[in-house]
Amino acid sequence: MISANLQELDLLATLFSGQMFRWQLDEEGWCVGAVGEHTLRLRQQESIVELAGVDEFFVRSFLRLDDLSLTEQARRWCALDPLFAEAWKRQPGLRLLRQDPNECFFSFLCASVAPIARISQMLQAVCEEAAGDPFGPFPTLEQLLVLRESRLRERGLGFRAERVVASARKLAEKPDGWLESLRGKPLVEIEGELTQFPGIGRKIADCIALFSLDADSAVPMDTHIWRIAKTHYAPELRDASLTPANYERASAAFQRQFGPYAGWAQQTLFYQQAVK
DNA sequence: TTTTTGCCTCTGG
DNA sequence: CCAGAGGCAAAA
Repeated sequence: MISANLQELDLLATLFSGQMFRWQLDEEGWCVGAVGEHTLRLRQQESIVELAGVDEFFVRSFLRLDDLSLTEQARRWCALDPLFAEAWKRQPGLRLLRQDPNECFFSFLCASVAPIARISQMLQAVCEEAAGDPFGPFPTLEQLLVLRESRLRERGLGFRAERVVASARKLAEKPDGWLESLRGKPLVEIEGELTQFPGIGRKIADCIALFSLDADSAVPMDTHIWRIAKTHYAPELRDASLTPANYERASAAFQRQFGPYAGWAQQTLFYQQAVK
């Protein structure tokens, strides 16, 4: 087991904050889900995280507990930024995860213009079609290559079906472990690589970078964060629309305000708008 | 560079 | 009945 209070980690809020989409909560309070090849069972009670099915080292890495003291970082942000302070007061302990890049890639490829409930539904369909189990470990690239666009459309993927098939094919042309190898590289480089894939623009590239590749400064500019950015951090954009150039400006404004871990601050602000 | 439009499907006003 | 939902891409 792992020691973590609700300021440092709110497990439930973190797992269900729109970073991952296939976690299940059972009646005894256990969160059950897959990360890479592992199936995890996690439960937080009284500042203790219990775990089953996997070792502590793996869980600490997945929860990024040794990468950042969220409590200390949040204290600085609260002093600096009233909007963050209010969001933190309502929901502290929201961490970023270190996801399996392959699952994260396809999750956010499917996430285009869809609410969380629908994203979950689509990903369960993808997993069931490719590997037979909607909640099991995410299908390997080899398994994903068997998917047919027509079948995915029948399962409700809509226009995303073609993108999933095409991007899987393109990803298969890369050397083994290519996606993982982007971890730790400069954000602009990661964005440059990921936006080469069909269906992945800058917003989705930033989600993949932030949620699975340790790119802590990435600020995925969705409709909610865009509104917050122009209202609070880049007033000169008040009447602007979200063009690529303005995406960059808004993103930079967030990074100026919150620093190298701007993506973490973004997640707490996002949660208020979109999840809670 | 920016704006517009179509694309799947579901939900809330 | 329609606008909007954690966008992308092609066209103008």
